[in-house]
Amino acid sequence: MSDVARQLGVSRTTVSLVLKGDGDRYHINAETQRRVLDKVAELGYRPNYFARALNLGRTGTIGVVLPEVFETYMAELIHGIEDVLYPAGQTIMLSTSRFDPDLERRSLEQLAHRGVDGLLLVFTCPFGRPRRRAAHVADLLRGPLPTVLVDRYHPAVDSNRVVQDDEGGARAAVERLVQQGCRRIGYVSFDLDITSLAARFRGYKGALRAAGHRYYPERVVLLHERNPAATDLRDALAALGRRRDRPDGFLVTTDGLGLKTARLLEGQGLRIGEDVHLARFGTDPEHFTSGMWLVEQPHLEMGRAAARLLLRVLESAEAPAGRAPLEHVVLAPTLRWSGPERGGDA
Amino acid sequence: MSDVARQLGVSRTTVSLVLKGDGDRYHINAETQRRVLDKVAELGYRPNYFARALNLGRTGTIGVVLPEVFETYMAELIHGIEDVLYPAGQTIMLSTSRFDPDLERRSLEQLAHRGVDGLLLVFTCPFGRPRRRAAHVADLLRGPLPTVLVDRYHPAVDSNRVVQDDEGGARAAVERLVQQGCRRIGYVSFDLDITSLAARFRGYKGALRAAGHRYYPERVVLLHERNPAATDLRDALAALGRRRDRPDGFLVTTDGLGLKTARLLEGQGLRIGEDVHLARFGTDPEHFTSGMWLVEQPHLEMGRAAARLLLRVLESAEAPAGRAPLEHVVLAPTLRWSGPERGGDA
DNA sequence: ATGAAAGCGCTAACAG
DNA sequence: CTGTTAGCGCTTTCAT
Repeated sequence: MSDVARQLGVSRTTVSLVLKGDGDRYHINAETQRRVLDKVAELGYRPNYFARALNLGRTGTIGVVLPEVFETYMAELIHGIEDVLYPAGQTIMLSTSRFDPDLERRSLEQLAHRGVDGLLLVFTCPFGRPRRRAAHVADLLRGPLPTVLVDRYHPAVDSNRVVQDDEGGARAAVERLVQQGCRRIGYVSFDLDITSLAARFRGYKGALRAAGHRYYPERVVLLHERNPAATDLRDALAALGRRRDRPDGFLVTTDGLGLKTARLLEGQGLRIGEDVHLARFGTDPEHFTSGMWLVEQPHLEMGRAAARLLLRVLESAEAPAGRAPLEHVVLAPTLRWSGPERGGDA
Repeated sequence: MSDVARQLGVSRTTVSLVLKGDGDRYHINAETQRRVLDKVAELGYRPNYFARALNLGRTGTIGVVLPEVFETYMAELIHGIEDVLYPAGQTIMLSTSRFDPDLERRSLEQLAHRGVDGLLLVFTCPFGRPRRRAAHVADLLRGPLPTVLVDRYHPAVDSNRVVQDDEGGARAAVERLVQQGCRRIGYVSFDLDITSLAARFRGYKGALRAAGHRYYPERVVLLHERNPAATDLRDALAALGRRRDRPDGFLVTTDGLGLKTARLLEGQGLRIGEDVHLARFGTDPEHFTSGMWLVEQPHLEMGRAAARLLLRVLESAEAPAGRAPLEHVVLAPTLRWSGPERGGDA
């Protein structure tokens, strides 16, 4: 910056002011302003990020933390976030927690340490129902860093959040299975202490009740780990398959589990879509149809909504009026048939 | 830091020195050092990232830029990178180019602006054979920022790089197809100006020749865009299918294209693994077997190797001896059968 | 063995 | 309208 000032024979203040767009407010010669801008372009000058951050206390950077990045899920979410944040002149710093709460805490600290202005977080939930639920997330939410929770929220601390209507999605899926003639609908899920899954479970039970079916806990399979080599799902489905009242339909709450369930049932000699009907949360990869009903989640829109909300929060934090009230955004999932064999937009 | 110093009645220099580990070199009282460390822990003090970066010119952060993040491919790469960089005390800043060279350039600039110490880059190649090949990548490589290219490299500028043996992988796949009895092996790929794909093509042609087969350009299908809705592949395969000498095997160079090819051939009434044999670069998702030969790429190891190489480069950049010579690491892919119907470790 | 002081590159209040 | 000045929080000579 000194270079620019020196070469133009003006003071650094002048340059700084012009660059900041305050040139007019300080009645700086239009001609001078042009010369400064030109010189800056000529020299390719950009204010030093650290010096700027050091005394502005702002970086123009948003931190995004996700459990993983390799699922289509996350990719769409990120795209949605970028769609909104880039045009707003913000940059993104991405981190993953790999489903590990400790790593997540470290990622969050790293981002805070690097001075992100705000945080977008899909947080990781441990298996089971542990006593200490995501204490670091609770701390974060109570802290000063503007944060928007995505896809799931903390049950004990209110916060800005963007989620989908998991309960409604599950209900719609079960209703559809009932329409297909299913009379004994089972449920397969991870045993995670997470609001989205809890909502799906409520939806499942609610829809059963509404359809005049009874809820049988035996038909619920909860997996206690993410290990793909585990045989717990196989064992549970085998046990269910031996019963006289074996389920003729399943609602599965996640992508991978849905495909695994289909494969195991086929292994039992059942034909998916004939002997047993399946619905799952998730989306089929390109060039592949699973023959299931899909509760497709509006991830792109979710990312956009979350980013927009965060920008609003950031803005209101600037304003002297003080903090805006917390916002809850709920998006609707779509029920879609995936498979050439039956109706729908396969 | 002033707080720590004041509460202990020492100067900020002392604290700084101790924190930097230079306490002993400056003969600072062991007792004093302990007190400083304790106080720091007690107060949860951490040096300000920006102030530090501002006069150190280092951040302890590595930039990673990938075309996309949602493929298992990238996830493994990232895991490999993290495996090495985290224990080394480095942090990662992740960015994506979304297959867009302009976005990529901007991502690289952003990272440089944020003071990353080094860069790990899987760069994006445009379709076709454009005259100006990745000029920004060339500039980057000529610049001062330590950079390791991953999975592909720039044909015009030598650089540190970690790639796989694409030619060998393609050759092995073709050899296997020949063993399976294929006599007319086709080739499906994107028409990208990229070293890895060029190597695969060489491997394909070389293996044909070695097996005493002739190379027929008609059997090569090159796609000119990434649009999943495009019908170019369908059309090309249909045309090939009508020929008397229709291919009885295909080598496909990417994951998605491989699955799409399989699906289209099935649509022609062909049975994969019987009427036509397929090999592709890529990996089947969990709980899914495609009935193809897979050239599985060592992405995890690739990430690790790239990170290790970058650390080496960083270290040698510190050393007064000057820059180390450029290194090229080549890793071997694995040929694997995916499908329960045939031998192999399905 | 420890303190004082300069400076990294920038912003912003203040005086002219 | 422009220049001077005092930090932002830290590292690093250089004295003592």
